[in-house]
Amino acid sequence: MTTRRNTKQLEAIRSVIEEAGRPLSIEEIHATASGDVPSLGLRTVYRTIRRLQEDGVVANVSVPGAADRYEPAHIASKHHHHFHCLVCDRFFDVDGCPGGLSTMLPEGFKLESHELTLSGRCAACA
Amino acid sequence: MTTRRNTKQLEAIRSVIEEAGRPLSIEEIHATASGDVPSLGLRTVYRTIRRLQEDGVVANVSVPGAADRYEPAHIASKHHHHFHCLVCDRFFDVDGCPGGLSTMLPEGFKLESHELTLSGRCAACA
DNA sequence: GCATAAATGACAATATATTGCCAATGCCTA
DNA sequence: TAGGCATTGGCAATATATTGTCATTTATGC
Repeated sequence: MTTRRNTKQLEAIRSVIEEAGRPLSIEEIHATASGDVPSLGLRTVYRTIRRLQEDGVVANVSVPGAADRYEPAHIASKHHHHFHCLVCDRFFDVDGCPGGLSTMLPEGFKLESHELTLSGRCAACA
Repeated sequence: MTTRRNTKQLEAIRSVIEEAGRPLSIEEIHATASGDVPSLGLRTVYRTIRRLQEDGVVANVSVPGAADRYEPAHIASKHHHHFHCLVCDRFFDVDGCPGGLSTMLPEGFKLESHELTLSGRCAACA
């Protein structure tokens, strides 16, 4: 059986995602976690993110016109949406959701999920 | 001054986008327009799409988790959203729009635009 | 502490999408 | 109709993101 070891790299990456309060890109994770572990390689970030996804700890967020972001699974499991700041290029979580979306669909279409991305300027950039 | 020539490749690509009734990927455009112009090269599709965008004839659509799609500019200028069929991987236009989105934003955030992608099964795949 | 195997990180390699290049083609004007 | 030049399309080259490899490091059970 395979054992999962608790390295400082894993912990740095996990805590960066956990404490960000917003979905992060691979590069953001790498840059931020490098503060804790300066030697951190990008290769390790990719590998660790995948493991955290497999372990159900982290979930990926697909957004339009940008690379995937990653957020804690317990955040992802609570239905929410995202805001994309066009100035600083960061993504933020947004609570709430417009309902009644299935009425927008043509006859015969079956709605399974939806993704809403708001864009503009975040508070810091406005 | 540069003159714009009216080739059968340009016309095939333009009409495919115009008549599709839904946003198409580069590959879809290439595959469909090849019906009119069998020799059509992918290189020409990329070049022609860019020209059509520069000429304001075609607009691109960014969607989450998939390559950009292209639709007629006169369609894009009418606010609408998209449906992604998870079975056949096609995108469709959807009329209507949930309003009041700015109330979802935290204090200080400025909303400029939004993009909604519904996912599920299209009528043909349901 | 020690042995062992998981994890790391540097680098090369790959995958994929898009573009540069250029000889050949063919649209358009005079 | 002929010539000029925009356009085409094949292929190489590039850009970018991600993964394979592997020697080295290091966490963990005994």
